[in-house]
Formats: sequence, C-alpha cells, structure tokens
Amino acid sequence: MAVVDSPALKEQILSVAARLFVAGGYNGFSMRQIAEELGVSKPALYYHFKDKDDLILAVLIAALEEYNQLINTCIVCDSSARQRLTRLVKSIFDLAPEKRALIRIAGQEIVHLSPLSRQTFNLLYHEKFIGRITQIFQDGIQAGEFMAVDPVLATRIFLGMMSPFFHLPDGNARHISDVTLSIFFEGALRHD
Amino acid sequence: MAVVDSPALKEQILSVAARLFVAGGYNGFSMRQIAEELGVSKPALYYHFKDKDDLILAVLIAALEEYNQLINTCIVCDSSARQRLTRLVKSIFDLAPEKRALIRIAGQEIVHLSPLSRQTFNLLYHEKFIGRITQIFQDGIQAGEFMAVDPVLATRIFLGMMSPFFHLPDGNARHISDVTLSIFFEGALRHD
DNA sequence: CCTACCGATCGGTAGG
DNA sequence: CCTACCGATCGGTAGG
Repeated sequence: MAVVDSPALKEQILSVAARLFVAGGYNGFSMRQIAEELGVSKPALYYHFKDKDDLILAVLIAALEEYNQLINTCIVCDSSARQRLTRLVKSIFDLAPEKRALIRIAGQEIVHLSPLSRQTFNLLYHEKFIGRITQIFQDGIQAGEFMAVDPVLATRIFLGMMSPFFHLPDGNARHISDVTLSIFFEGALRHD
Repeated sequence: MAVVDSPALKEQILSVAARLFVAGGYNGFSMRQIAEELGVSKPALYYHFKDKDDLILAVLIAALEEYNQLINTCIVCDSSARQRLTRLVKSIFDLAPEKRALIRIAGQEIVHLSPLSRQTFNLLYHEKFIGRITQIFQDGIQAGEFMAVDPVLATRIFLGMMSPFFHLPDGNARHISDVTLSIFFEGALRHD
C-alpha cells in the first residue's frame, strides 16, 4: 500500500526552484509557489528537502557540479590557457540561460542561506569553480602566456567581465563572447 | 507649538534603507527594521515615502545622481577616454562601499519594484550612468583611441569587469583598480 | 506524500 | 487646513 515514489519529483522541484530563485532571489519566491506549479502540496517539498535553505543549497551544488564538468572538458580538450578560457566562455554561453544566471546570482544571494550552507557553498564554489579557473591562469602565467598578475585577481576580473552576460536571452552570444574575450586578452586600445 | 520638523529624518531613512537594501536585497529587510534602527515609528516612514517601493526608488535615484556627478567631473577634468575611464574607476573606488554596491545590486533587484518604478529607474540608469559611459567610449572610438567595437557592448564589458569589486571592504583598492584597468586597456596576454 | 494548521512577521493603514 | 508622529491592527504570507 506504499505510495509510489516518483524519482522525477525531486528533480522537478530542483528545476522549478532554480528558475524561481534566478528570477526573484532567495526571498523572492515561496515554497507555496513551487508546490502549486508542480501541483503538489507544500509538505511534499519538505519530504525531499529539509527546508528552503536546503533546497537552494542543492540547486547551487548541482550547478557547481555542472560547471566543474565544463572546466574538466576545457582542460582535457585544450592545452593553452587562452584556448581553455575561450572554450569555457563559449560552453557557458551554450548553457540554458537559467544555468548561466545561477552562478552570477549565487554570490549575491548566499547571505540569505544559513551559515553552514554558506560555508558549504563557499567551499564547493572554490573547489569546483573559481579555484579551477585560477589554476588555468596560474598555468598560463608560468608558461609565459599571460602577464604576471595575481591569478586570483585575474580570475575575478575574468569572471566579472563575463557576469553581465550571464543573464541574457541572447541571440548573438557568439559575437558578444568573441568581443569580450578579445578585450580581455588583447585589450580595448587600438594597436599601433 | 508646532513640532520642529527634522529635515534630517528623511535623509536618515534613505541612508539606513540603502545600507539594508545593499545587505539583503529588496525582500531582505523590513520597514520595521528601518524604523527600529532610527527609533521612530513605522508610520513615520510612510509620512516621507508612499511605500517601500517608493523608498527604494528614491535610494536608487540618489545614487544615480551621485554617479552622474562623478562622470561630469571625469569629463571636465580629462580629455582622453582612457583618462576619463581611469578617473571614473578610481573615484568609484573612493566611494563608501555601500554606494559602490548599490549600482551593482540595483540591476538585480529592480524585478521587485513596481513596473512604473522599474521604468523610471531604467530611464535614469541610462541617462545618468550607462549612457554617459557609452558616450565616453563613442568619443574614444571616434578619436581612434579604442578599437571599433560597439560602444554599448564596450560599456557593459567595462562595467562587468568592475562589478566584482563593487562590494569589497577593500584595503588595496588602488592596486586592484590598476590591474583591472591595465587588463581592460592593454589585455592580459604578455606583450611580445 | 496529504489536510490542516501554528507562531511570527510582512507591508501598509485605521482613528486620534 | 498643516506637520509629525503614536498604539493598534488590517489582510496576507512566510517557514514549518
């Protein structure tokens, strides 16, 4: 007589939560909204996730795992730092807009998470994402490819440049990423 | 016997609202919090501002006016686009951290404003801020200073690079802004 | 996984 | 008719 467990529901909750979180931030949506969109009761959400904090942390961890895979691919496929970063940007632009926006919004919304969740996120954010990119810069500097700037700073600047485009519907993403990468690598000044 | 009007209160409300808005976003603070911090009643806030939406719009407009003044100074003091942008970045880093953060957070939080307030903000955001910077790029491109990229795109990339640093306590802001500007103008690649 | 609820707090407004 | 508020409470919704 056990109710049939739907393994799909947990994934559906994560998907709807990700979309609503991106659209409105942590305090900009309610657990009721998710339940209503999925046609389930609110306590059904609490069966799969301890609380709102836990649900959003799961959304963020899933996104970080995906970005981590993207970076793995870049490191395997390319050898130079420039090629790796170029591939990374293009593969990020190929993600669903909601996935792109997540990484941009996360940093701003973690203040609404519990201290423990914040700590967990920060750890994984470094391990799965920025730390990996910093390593690419480190390698590129050692290979004489980049100027000798602090790789941590270079990473922040690099991600900052990309961040405005992490929430676009974006028809001409290809052109935008080309220009952005060109300015980052070669500068905006006209060459003499 | 008329109660002495405190013209300071309205400014105090704006100041506290700006800080709480920066810290937690539109839905991350309450009108009660503002009232309690200032030791006044909540209706006292509603005497000065129609509602929460109106209060935050006023916070954003004040910030845009300040940025507009900053840009005026840059255009008056310098002639080349590179010098103007350099001065702008340095003057932004000289602002109180809360003022810096406002411009970064605004774009993310306007979804929580009423359609009318959003429209008002977007208009002023373009007129007082990004439109002015775009004009600087336009002039720089026409003067042959910058490569011939879309000045609107250049503005977004430029502001994006700066955005990660718009919320730092920031001891070595000087060094950070130098490196960031250097990469933007001359690129991250090692010159041969 | 549901119905049925709770303590609290939200933005906003009543009369005085 | 104005200002600068107060104590109390409105209808709704938050997480649980």
